[in-house]
Amino acid sequence: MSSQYATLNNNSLSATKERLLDVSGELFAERGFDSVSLRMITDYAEVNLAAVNYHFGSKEELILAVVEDIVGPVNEKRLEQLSKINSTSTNSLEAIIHAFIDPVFDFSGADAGADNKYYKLISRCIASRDERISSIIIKQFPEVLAKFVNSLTKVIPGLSSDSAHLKVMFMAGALAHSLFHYENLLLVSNGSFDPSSRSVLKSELVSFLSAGMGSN
Amino acid sequence: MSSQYATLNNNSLSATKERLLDVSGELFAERGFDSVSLRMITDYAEVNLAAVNYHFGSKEELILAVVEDIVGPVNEKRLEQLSKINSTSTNSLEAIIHAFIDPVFDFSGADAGADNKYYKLISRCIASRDERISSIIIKQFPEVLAKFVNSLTKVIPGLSSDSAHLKVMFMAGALAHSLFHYENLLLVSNGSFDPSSRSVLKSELVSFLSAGMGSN
DNA sequence: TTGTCATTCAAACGTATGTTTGATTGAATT
DNA sequence: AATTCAATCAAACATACGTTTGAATGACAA
Repeated sequence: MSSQYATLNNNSLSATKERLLDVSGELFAERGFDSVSLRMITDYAEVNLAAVNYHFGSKEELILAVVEDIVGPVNEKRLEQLSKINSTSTNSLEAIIHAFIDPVFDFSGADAGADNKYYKLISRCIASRDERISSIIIKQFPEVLAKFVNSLTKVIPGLSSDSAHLKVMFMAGALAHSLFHYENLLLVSNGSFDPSSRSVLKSELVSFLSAGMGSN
Repeated sequence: MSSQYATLNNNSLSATKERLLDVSGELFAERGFDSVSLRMITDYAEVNLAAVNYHFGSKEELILAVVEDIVGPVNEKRLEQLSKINSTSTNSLEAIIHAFIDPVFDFSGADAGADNKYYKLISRCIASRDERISSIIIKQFPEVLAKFVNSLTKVIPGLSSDSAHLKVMFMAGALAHSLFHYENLLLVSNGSFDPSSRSVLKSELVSFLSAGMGSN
């Protein structure tokens, strides 16, 4: 039964809820989930403290909403891109690697003006050592992992399933770690990195992974 | 001026302090630094709640002590092993990789009966997204990073410094991520992994990294 | 206007946390 | 025996946190 009164379209979030998701994403990315209090979020978002519990039920559910907004789409794009590869003849190792990492690099957040903070949030999720986040990842990742393992064993002759599992883990680790600490490299390197583009990082990562995954 | 009364040798910790370091390490490894309360630690260690603040000053300083007990020795061994390579003629890429990862795999904690939990703690530190831990890492890591970058550029012809920086980051990420989530692989793989030995992981990682680092 | 309901708000609540306190212990020194 | 002091202990403290409450708001329909 639809209400006789005006309600929000299911597809469009209220302004407050949207602001909360947005602000939470940035703060969680930069400081982690535990270090950010609801008061910090609601102050920054300029909404009332009670808004989080009203719109999301609890802080826990807010975290899950923020994470699922990122992890879900990324994994969907990965599988989508992988199935495109399988249906064509261009079944190269490099294409598989791109299917895994491109959706992460392409991610630009829900809103148009999303800044680089989201890269940190994504890599926080990928390499999460937090039980709450892991539980979300673990829900989706076995399918992703299995399909990439399957594609890898097809492309690389003699590659065992176990070996492929490990290689995907190496790939995920290299991806998440380098993305998260990319800014830190500016401080210690010669300074030829472009902190805003990440294109150098991506191309270096692809060649690194291509060689590593292809090894036997 | 030394006290006229019996004091503890600087090199030997009191039983309580040692127990706290030990128990904290295990709990931090498994649950993370924030999720573990002082009451949880002191209950588990069977010491009084006030013992942490008496022996360490604060929870923050306890965390730093636990982390430095791990990060310090690991980085020392890395540099030690690297300088051995430089002084001999066996200046191979694989030797450099071993110098980076072996001290992590070899780590067995302060006490003899240390279990696998310490692997998680180490990888938590390596790939830490926690500001407090990062500050410790960042203190030591530039020197480690610079020396490995230097060795790499010598061994791999035409490798730029920036490229080497990125490769070390990839290596650190692959190492930390696979170590931390190694147990999870048992759940999704065919089950040929040995959760207690990690020797398969290590050899696969070495061949993966050798190929990846050597690429150009 | 009147009534309805989702939303917002200031305020308070309950609790878990890190920390401090002041007394007590117990071994070592004189 | 008396003294000294590091170490331990139960208890209390202060506070930051997530959550709840009940009133106020404001848009919309009848």
